[in-house]
Amino acid sequence: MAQLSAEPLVRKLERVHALKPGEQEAIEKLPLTVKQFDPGQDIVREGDRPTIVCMVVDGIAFRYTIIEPDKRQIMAFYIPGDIPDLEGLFLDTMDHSLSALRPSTIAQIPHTAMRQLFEKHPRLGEVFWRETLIDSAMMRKWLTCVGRRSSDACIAHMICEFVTRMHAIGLSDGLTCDFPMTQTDLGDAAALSLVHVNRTLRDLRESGFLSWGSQSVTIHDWPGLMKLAQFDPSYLQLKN
Amino acid sequence: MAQLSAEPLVRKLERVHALKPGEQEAIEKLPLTVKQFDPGQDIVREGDRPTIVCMVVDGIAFRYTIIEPDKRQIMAFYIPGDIPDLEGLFLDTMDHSLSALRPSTIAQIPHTAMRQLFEKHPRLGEVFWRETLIDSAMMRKWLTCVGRRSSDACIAHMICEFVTRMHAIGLSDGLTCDFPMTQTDLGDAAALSLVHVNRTLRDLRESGFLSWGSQSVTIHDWPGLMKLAQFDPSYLQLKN
DNA sequence: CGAATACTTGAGTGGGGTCAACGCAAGTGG
DNA sequence: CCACTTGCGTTGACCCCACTCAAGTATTCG
Repeated sequence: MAQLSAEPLVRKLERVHALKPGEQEAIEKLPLTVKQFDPGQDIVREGDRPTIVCMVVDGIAFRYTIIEPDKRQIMAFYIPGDIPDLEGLFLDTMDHSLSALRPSTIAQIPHTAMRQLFEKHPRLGEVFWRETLIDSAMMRKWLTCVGRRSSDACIAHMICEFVTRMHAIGLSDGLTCDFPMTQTDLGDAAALSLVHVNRTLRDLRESGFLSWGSQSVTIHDWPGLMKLAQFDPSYLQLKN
Repeated sequence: MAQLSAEPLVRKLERVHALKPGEQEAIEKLPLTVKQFDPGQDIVREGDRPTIVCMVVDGIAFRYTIIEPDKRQIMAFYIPGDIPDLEGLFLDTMDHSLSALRPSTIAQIPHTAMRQLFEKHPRLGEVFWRETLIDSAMMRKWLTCVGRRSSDACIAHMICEFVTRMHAIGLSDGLTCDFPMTQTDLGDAAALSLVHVNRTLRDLRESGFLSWGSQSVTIHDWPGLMKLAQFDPSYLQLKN
């Protein structure tokens, strides 16, 4: 059911850019190849020359590079509706890898189909361009956190961002949220050691900001956490 | 002379995408307003809602945010031919600032003119989209350096990248290069303290990798520096 | 019920930060 | 022309945040 699979994408785009009837149909008619990926399994690898783009239908994916054994930098998390490797349309070789964080359903769309879509619907080209720009905005925040923020603020910011995004696509009530990252993952995202992530999370817990269950977080003090993280969601362009 | 000002942009784009005659003319006809900026002067500020984009004609610009007094993160440097705030076309509010690093000439182009350009020449839309994607690729490397690399490797990578880009637009011979960043700037780019940048540069000098003159660097050992930085320029998409 | 994976905690260490001077060159103004 | 100022680079001393090493405790799963 191609329609079912494209649904998260349409829903995500619609949140922001009221799609015209023809446009929505065109997206729903994109030829999709749906695949399953296991946790830790690579979806695309550094050095690949992809001819397809990947849309997250279900699950979570992330971008990363390995610098040396045991030195990994995670650069972004992706949730249903996201197309993490859209840049592959215009950059021939992947300069990083894309992997599944948990069992995930990924829909692959040929580059040719995307190009045709943009040719017939130039405005959709701009819509997707905009999506890649929002992705950049997230990376700027990420860089700022990793670079100049304390470990608490950095981790807190990542949690705020993730829950906010999940909430925006209806996968969280805004308080409790699926959060399947391991502490190792979070460490590689925030450029901290596993041990320090653990202590930082303990601090956040003991300060009453949140609790940390099996594969999920619950935020108990949004204002406090936002203040600690200096989190202002406007860069996510959610306009609700 | 609008034609003269658009020249760095055309030259930069031509390096990669052989422009068709009509396209080049269309770019040269873009209405430009040329302005001068002093070192440290903001070109666009966080929170602004720009109606123009900025092209660097001469000089150097950089993206940054201030987290708290004396905590600044620099996210990118821009050189002639670059359009640092192209994302403003699709994101209404600036989530960071843009400033001049040295006396710089900036050409401003109205968003409306850019939109018309893309309407008439859809392929140019893709060319500029691609430019924003290369910008993202640079930021991914930057993030990786700041996050998971040692201070030497990080600083070395930034120098490698800068000299390579300057070389690509003909503003360096590949060995010696204008390098007007202060050590404070470099620190805010690499998320290191001024003092530590100074020591790191001393190490790089004493190891014979480079020398550091007034407002310029000279690289004495490219292979060594590239290895230390793990610098592979392919992400810059220079394809020469 | 092992075996693997993830989480937790303690102890010791080190890379990079902070504080504080000082050198030096380029204005600037009396 | 020299005193003063300002900004950048340089170096030393001390300190702390986060890392590493190491051991132990849940959990999950075949």
